[in-house]
Amino acid sequence: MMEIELPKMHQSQQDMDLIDILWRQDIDLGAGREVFDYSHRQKEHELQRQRELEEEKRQQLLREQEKAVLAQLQLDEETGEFVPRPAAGVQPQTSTPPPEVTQDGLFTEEDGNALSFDECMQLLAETFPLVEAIETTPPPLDPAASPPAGGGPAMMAPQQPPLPAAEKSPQELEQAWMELLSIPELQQCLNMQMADVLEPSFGATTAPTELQDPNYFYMPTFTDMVAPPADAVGPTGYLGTFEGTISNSIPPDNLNQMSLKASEINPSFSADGFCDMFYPGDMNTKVDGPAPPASNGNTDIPLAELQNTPPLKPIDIPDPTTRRESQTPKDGISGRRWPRQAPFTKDKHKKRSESRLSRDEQRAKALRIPFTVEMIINLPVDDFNEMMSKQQLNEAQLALVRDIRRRGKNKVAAQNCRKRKMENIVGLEYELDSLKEERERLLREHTETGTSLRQMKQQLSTLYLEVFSLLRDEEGKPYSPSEYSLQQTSDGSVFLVPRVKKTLIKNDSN
DNA sequence: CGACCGTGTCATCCA
DNA sequence: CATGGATGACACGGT
Repeated sequence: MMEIELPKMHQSQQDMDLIDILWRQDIDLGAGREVFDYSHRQKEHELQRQRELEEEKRQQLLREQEKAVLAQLQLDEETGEFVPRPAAGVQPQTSTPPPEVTQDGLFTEEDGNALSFDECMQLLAETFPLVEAIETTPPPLDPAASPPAGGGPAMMAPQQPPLPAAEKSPQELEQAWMELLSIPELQQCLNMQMADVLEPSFGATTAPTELQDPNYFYMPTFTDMVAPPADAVGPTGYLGTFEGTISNSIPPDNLNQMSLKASEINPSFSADGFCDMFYPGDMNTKVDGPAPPASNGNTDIPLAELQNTPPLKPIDIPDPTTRRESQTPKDGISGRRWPRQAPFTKDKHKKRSESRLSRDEQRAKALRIPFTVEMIINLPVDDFNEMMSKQQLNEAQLALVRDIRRRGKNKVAAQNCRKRKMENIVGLEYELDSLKEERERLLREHTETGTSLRQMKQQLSTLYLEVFSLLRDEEGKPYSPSEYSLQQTSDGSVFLVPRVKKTLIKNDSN
């Protein structure tokens, strides 16, 4: 929607300032932040101040929202707000307008020497010809790098720059969205809330044509905070519009430019203003209400984690790095039965495993479940029930909690099952080897025994002939081996038996 | 690009 | 009846 065909210009300091601003506005610009680094720090400071102002604004908005939500049932509340990611509900209003405000304000400040937006875009286009290639490149702007931005709850991702999120792998984001939206209750709530909770505040701002569409509402928040348009997956009925409007018609790079059209902006809005918009995390913190979760202070959180952070979450979820530890049996609450030790998992899959876990965390956050997934899964049933009884959860939340517990238990069971299966296989292989060795040994014995038997037979034959040759009849003549044979009875007595007789008997029997 | 593997999840059975 | 362990089957993503 924004034109980038402008006369070429030199990158003066002012130009760079504008670029810097634009960069913030257009999270999907694709340009590396370092490119404009000369003013990076300075801007950060500015943005910080504006963020505070924006916070107030958002808090008020949040209060209104929560009022509406409470009036409806918590169920609606959940969906409508978080939409896909943290602070979704409020995001739209704040994120959309700011860019323009800031833009206007800054341009004004820069006065005639300042580049117009189009000029900046042109400059950017020239600077970053390969937008598509950059598109997938992680934003250079490091959240941790920005001084004041950091410090917020790691899980909330307040200071998380939108750019990273926007450039998150489309597949990943889409999956996350699909999962989140796969929750029937959530889908329902999304549709409902979008209409009655978010719309009011949204209407207050003059948004782009697309933004005026209720279904389009989420776009800014969604994209700014979580994913590029292509990945956007809205609630049922919303998807189509969203995808059609954004995914299909608007390149990710230009996505943010749409927000620039938001006309109604607080005149006093400063650079920090839109910065906040792109740092939905702050909003999340507020959305969390009076008792925001304690932050672990870790600003160097994986993008995935940040994206997964829900708007409201009374109880902080352990950092990924500590999550595994927390999964091992603890006596934290009752000291009673706890799951067996974590099933064995190869390191190379650890990361993935954790990310999977965070999926349920995502869901839990989406529905504002006031417990950590770990608690839900690992608490003994009594403690679990007690915990549940202390919180007023709606049907959707209860269902989700049950599912999370079930899935968590089953996941462990499956892992143990597979571990046992592997152990069984190993055991059987070991047994097989033993049996093979036994077989070889028996074969050797059999061979040896056969050899021994043949030798004994040979010796017996020799001995027989020797004994037989020593026998003499009444006339002193030796017996013929063909006519007589020696036979031994059971009592050990040896008799000389005529073979002829034997033969005759045989013949008689025949 | 298909085979293979590890993992999560679901369905089901059972204690 | 609720809960949860065990396990086959399937889906999915990574290698």
